[in-house]
Amino acid sequence: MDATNHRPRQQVSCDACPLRKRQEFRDFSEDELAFMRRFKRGELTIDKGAAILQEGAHTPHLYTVLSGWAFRYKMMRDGRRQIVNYAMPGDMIGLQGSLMGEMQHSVEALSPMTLCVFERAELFGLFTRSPELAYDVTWIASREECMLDENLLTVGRRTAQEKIAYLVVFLWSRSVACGLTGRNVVDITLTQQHVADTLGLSLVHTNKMIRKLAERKLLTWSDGGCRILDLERLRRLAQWDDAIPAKRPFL
Amino acid sequence: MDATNHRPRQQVSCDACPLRKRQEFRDFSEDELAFMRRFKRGELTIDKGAAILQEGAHTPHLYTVLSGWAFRYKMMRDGRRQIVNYAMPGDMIGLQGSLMGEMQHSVEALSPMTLCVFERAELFGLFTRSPELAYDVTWIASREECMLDENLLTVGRRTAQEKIAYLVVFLWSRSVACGLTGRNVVDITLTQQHVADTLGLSLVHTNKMIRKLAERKLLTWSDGGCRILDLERLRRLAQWDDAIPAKRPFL
DNA sequence: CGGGAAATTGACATTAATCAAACTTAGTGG
DNA sequence: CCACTAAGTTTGATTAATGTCAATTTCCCG
Repeated sequence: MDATNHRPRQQVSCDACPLRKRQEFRDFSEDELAFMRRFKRGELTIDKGAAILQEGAHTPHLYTVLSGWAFRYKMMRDGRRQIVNYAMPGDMIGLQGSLMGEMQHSVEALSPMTLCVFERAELFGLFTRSPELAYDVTWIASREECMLDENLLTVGRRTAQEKIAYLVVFLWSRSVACGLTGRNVVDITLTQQHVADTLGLSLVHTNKMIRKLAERKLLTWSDGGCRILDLERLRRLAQWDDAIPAKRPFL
Repeated sequence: MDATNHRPRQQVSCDACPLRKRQEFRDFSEDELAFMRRFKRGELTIDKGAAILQEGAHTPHLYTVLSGWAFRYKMMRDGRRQIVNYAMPGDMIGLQGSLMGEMQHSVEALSPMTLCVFERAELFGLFTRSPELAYDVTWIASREECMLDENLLTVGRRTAQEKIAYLVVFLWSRSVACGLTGRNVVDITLTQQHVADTLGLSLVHTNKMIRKLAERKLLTWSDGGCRILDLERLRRLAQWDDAIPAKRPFL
């Protein structure tokens, strides 16, 4: 698709970054672009279901999602799993590990993905050479924190049905925020087990509550995913407060 | 206590910062110290129970806790409350608001506090002038994220008794990590309502489970706070995985 | 000593978890 | 094209965990 053919697995240059084009993301100055070109180590293609990072590991890398979806989770020794958040285009993966040493959570792909790869060791260099980009990294970390706060409110205080409503609106809203179509469809292939593990519910109960929301004509579950029937009522049910900024930085 | 007497409410200079002396926190270079002296706007004294920040507000300030404790929480319209984390000496308050514009959570003091005050508008200046300090800010944000992940696991997947055990060990561990005595005492005056709102439990059930842990001789609840009787068993019950770094940056 | 906040308790209601099974779907190999 | 399988979904029955309600008690604090 690009001009340069003969190289195997040719990666997109930062100049042609598919994310930058999207109106949801901010533009880069020429300097920033130049820096990113050097900072970028390569691209990684991941299969659906593959493990991207493992709790306890020390990776030398740091990623930004170029396409696809993943989920971030923690496990207890006896197998209980808690999904803490999802990663979508424009999100960073592994920042925590870069800063704190060891990964405290695992990440797994929910779809085929392509990631932009950076060198963890060079992160400090980014702070040295581009305060703007450093500020963006912090902004991104701060946004993550914001989402986690809300997830915590959901898991701790919403009822099962509200939880599901919240999650659906959350995922839809985020997919819109990174420029994906999402006209009332949450195009993520999610298992009800994923929903359960995100919301702190059992699989069976999750299924029953999804069924109830379907009866109420708020959504449909089909093809291993969720279709929104009545966004407005879902929002109200979840007491959704929109708080998503317009233009956002990335990487 | 300081040499300079006649000024009302004389604040401590960064050179004599009470946190810096503690071995738990990292040292500053002379440059960093110089920068902080200029960055610091003043000190704020807060009463127990006072609101430090309100959800939805736009404050021009950013804080670091010098002494005392606070909790960070979100509320739903119908009054349900979720405490998402606690702030202790060395923690920043309001970073999220600084980066994202509007506060997405509120903060309330659990004890008398003194805060170090910075100008939100100058945060970017910090990134420009000191990459090291900027990196520290990001590190701190990242650590917060790490705690939130674990809290999410707790609220979502631990049972009521495990939750309480977790919270007690968590608070104790954090109080140790910022250099407070905490020899088996969690010196935070917490209400059982706070515990309930942190863990996503009802007040009544929280009380009953605390009682049960007391019967099992794991802890005592007295004087509006918690005393640890058997740290090791609490850890095991909570499946606590220690993951707290030794030397940490602040502010 | 009085009053209010916090803690505690018992009875009861409800939500959600667990267990066990059946069903559906998509993919696979014959 | 048809078993056959595996993963995911759905259901009903039952149990366990947690929430709600309504007092009551304890403990501070002025």
